[in-house]
Amino acid sequence: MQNRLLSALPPEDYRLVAPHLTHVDLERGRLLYEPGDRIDTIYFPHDGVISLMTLMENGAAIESATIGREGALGLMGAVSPRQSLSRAIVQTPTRAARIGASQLHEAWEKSAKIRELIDMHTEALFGHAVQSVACNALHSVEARFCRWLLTCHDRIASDTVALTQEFLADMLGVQRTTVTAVARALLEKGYIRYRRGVVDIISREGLEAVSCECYDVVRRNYERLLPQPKVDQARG
Amino acid sequence: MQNRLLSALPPEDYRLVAPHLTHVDLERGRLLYEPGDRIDTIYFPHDGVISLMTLMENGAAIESATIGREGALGLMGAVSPRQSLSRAIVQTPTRAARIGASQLHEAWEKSAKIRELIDMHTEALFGHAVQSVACNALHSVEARFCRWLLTCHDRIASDTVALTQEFLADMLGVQRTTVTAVARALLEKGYIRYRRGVVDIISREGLEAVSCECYDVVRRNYERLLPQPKVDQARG
DNA sequence: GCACTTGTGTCGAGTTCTCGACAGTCTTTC
DNA sequence: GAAAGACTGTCGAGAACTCGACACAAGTGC
Repeated sequence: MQNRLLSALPPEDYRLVAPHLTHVDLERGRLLYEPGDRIDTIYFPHDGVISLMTLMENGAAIESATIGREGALGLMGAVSPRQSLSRAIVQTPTRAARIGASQLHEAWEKSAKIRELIDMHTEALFGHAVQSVACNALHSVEARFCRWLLTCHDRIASDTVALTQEFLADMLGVQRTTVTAVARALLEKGYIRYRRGVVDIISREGLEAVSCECYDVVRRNYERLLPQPKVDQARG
Repeated sequence: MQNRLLSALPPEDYRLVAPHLTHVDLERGRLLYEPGDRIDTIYFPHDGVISLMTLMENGAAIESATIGREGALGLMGAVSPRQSLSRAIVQTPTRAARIGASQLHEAWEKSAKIRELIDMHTEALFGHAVQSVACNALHSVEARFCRWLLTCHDRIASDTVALTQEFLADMLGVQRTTVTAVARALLEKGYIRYRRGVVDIISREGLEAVSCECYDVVRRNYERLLPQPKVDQARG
């Protein structure tokens, strides 16, 4: 399993970045950026989920987009020096390749393909955000809960997601008690199981039925804009 | 009053686009893009407000970002051919300069300054979207109503905004009856007046007090990222 | 002037979610 | 093994908003 942006690079473009890529294992809960931080490192996840969270003055934080193996964190920092707008936090244990912003910037200057990928990624991430704007205004917590689980499920290699209800409540911007109620409803429908700090996905179909359309809209956007995994090969 | 992106261009860069700019007056309600439309024209508003709206399958539509004289509509289409993700609709009567995407693309290839401005604009628009994600999840309709009015007020030359409560309900993604109730509350506080299809802003200070922080966060983002108006000159 | 369309005011029942509180359970640490 | 900390279950009052309905008012076209 490999980051899709990196594996989409033709060999000559990949050679521009390869010498500067280092592997990193990111544990759950690790903070990669806070709002205002200078973006000096770009992370290309091979698996796992990184959340972008918007922070409010009163300390409330809510997820505004997620990044998985189809994308990268901090990519816009390769175009020009930039501050993070969000908090970036590691959602599930994540293996990633990372590279310094200035080094990726040099590759960006040399490679049209890299410029194109960054451009398309920005567009897809923007699409993710605008869909979430609508989703948060219009859809029920239950639908958003399912959407969140499905998006996460796509990006990890397991049917088991390690997270607490309290944490998920933060992501969705609702009370913990509301998450408990929704989780119970989905449990009774047989779509998930859960225990302390863990959710098991039993029925993707069930979750898709309860989820709002936003899950699919965002996924199709990524598919349309970004390179899809090749079934016959993988660069390890 | 002039579009800030255009007026920030140094003369030699402006000369690249000037021959292709044509003036257009956009009436309220005019649809500029629907989701999936190819972006073939970029609009630089001199005043007025253009809304980006995310559409749902059931026909619901909600505003995900707005564009005024500090930005442009369709700018990403100058980088590479692109589909609109949103509906773009003219909110208030708008004077704008427009240019074909392919023509702006040519200027984009030649001018580093133009590339930089488009890049910064994309970042600011992304910041607008992620803030709105949080705002829609966490803040009351009353706060969002005020935020919307303030943002609009910044971009027009008048204290009078022409819009119906029904339309604003769509923008905010709530029931019309809720907008009526909120409008009444603000009227009683003396912050606005209104009649059929018109809202008058009486007290910006009042609206700012009721509005959420999101108004200011987004505004400061634009100020940080994009060129600010010069007080001593204007290019007509 | 009249019919028609569109926008606003109001009402009330119902749903969703908040917010605070507290008990119970699981895990970690010493 | 005991204590402490973290996570979950549940309850209940209350606020915010939905949703449908209907009356009224203000413009619009003929």
